[in-house]
Amino acid sequence: MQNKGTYYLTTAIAYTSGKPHIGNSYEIVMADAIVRHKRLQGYDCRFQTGTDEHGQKIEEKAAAAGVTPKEFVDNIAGIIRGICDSLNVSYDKFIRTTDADHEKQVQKMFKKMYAKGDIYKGAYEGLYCTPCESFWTESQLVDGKCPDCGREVKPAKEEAYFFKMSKYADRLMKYYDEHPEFIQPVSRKNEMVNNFLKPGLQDLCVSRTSFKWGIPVDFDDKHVVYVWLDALSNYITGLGYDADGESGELYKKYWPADLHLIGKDILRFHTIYWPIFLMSLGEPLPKKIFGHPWLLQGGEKMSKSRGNVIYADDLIDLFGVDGVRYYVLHEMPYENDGTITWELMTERYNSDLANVLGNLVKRTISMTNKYFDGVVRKTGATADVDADLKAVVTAARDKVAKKMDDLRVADAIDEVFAIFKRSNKYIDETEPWSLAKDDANKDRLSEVMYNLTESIVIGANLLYPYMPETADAILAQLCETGKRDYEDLDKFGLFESGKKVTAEPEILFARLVPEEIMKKVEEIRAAQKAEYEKENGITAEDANASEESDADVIDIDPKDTITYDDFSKLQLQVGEIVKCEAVPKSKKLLCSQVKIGSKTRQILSGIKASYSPEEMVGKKVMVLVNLQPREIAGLTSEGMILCAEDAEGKLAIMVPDRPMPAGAEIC
RNA sequence: GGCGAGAUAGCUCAGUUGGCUAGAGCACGCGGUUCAUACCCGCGGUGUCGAGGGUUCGAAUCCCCCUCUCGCUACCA
Repeated sequence: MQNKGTYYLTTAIAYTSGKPHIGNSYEIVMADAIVRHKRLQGYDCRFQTGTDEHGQKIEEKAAAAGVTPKEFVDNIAGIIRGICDSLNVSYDKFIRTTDADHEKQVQKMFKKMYAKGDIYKGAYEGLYCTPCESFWTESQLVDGKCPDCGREVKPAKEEAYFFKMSKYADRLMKYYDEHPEFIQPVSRKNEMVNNFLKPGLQDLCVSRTSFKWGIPVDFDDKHVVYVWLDALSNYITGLGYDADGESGELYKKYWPADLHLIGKDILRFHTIYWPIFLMSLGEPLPKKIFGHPWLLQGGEKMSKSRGNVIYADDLIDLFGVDGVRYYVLHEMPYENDGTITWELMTERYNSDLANVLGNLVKRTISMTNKYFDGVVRKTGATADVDADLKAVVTAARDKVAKKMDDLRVADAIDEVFAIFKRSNKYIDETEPWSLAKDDANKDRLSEVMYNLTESIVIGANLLYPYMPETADAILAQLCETGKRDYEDLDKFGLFESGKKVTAEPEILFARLVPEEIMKKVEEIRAAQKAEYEKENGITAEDANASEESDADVIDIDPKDTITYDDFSKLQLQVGEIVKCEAVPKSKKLLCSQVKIGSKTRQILSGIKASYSPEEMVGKKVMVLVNLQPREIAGLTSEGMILCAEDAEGKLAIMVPDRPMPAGAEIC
């Protein structure tokens, strides 16, 4: 097989803040299917995945768990790598951002960008708006004043490094125009252009001093490198890139990447910041970035405390590696989000894998054994019906390739299954059991069995990128040694005549009884819940109580302790909403007139999604009165109406438990 | 608010440059078959193609307007 060139594919690196669920693991399976397909086609492939291990969140989680950040990420990175392995993912390199060579290169890259003048120290130009508690750069100011509130700004107290994004905006725009394939799906390109490039790129803060768990800026070690600059660099550091021009062979061979496969939520970082960082380094840009949709759990909100998070390892226990691979690849459309539930998974498994594929292989081998003692022989006794079967089978390879080139993995797998579906139909058309009744039909019967066997062999070869173990298992049962050359997969009739298939075919996918699966799912849920409760020190009693009140817990990051004096600075009072209307220009804002004591003041709140103006009127609410007034959407807001927020962003206004007059102090 | 996408069978979606009785898969119902994992094959939908208007011999497909959903983004004191 000829070498068609190189192909470098990466996934996003997984953030090591916790064990990923199947929705996070989906991407790696898709990447694996793509790269295995490319390898079949004869490309010299490099496939990299890994873990993103720095940042404040991890520092905090480690502290909460009472371990060092390194101990924490070592554990999670091991779990993530284990998931990749158990999903049979054929990565060539598993990079960790805590790898010494990665860290060293990121430091060198930062220094190089700094030396070039693309990164500058913000403290010197940096300006701080005290009321807004916001840090601005000169370029962000409006008429030399805070762009938020229009007040004077003072020289910054905290220094930080900034990257001059705007310097490269035109070049990036040009790259988009010259490479229409760069961002996939294309609808995402418009979002990037309209929301970021056209309004003008803001300088990006690329260092932090508020936490320590990161790569230090080596010439100013109060700072750590911004996690995205750190994380994105993995795509080149993993190939042995060197900022001083001493890059290794792998880098020369494989960069630029052919495809960065990532989730749609992080497209901004990959299509704007990453290309600009590369331009700054003087390196070529990746060829294509695909922001895939998400695989979501249908129905209720996912939460470990409810025990309903679906993890790859649990799925594998019930459905096998290839069952899981098949499902996630097949149920994920190109542009819209897909769904996974235990019920849907079971349904797909039964109808596609057990019925269509598994049963086809079994019945074919059984008949071969029954009628010919396992020997598959081509006799040349063809009939008209054979033509269509052969046409479908030989056309499949290129149809699959076309879909894969467009990254339509779900459609590609369907094209493979078209072979198996057509084969089942062929059995019905030819009725081997009828042919077997008369010895005169022996040659014809043999030819039919040969055609079926050959069809399955080709199908199994094409199935390989998606379900490698199954492909091997099918070929082993048909005693086809080794995989067929990809170049020959559009040719019918290469199965060696006279070979013998296995005498005892195994069931590839046993049909599952939904009730039994759901029983096991209950056990998984119970175990997950128990683990959650153990981890969080919750007793069974607490858990029951919380279940009865149907209350999920929410943990938020702890803030610093304040004194009573701090608290008493807050003026909190009961306010009565006397009038409320939606702010026409805004999607989220309501403008309320709130009576507090004898005075009425205007307060804007971002609660439109949870409350209508009508239902607000008459409510007694909790108001933070002595908050600095602020202009929002052209209106002045004098205070804040206090709300509670749940994990889904739903708001609940805080109201007094019994009647209280407007103006009553809250203390 | 800005920009963009979409609204087609119970569910998930196809419908290319406007053209014959609007399709596929799943689910459901009926029939056939028995090699096989109660499997496979065949048959079955009168769907206001979101509402209204327009262009045309003819529109799910083009234009206008309306309603709703979704994505990104801004705002959310």
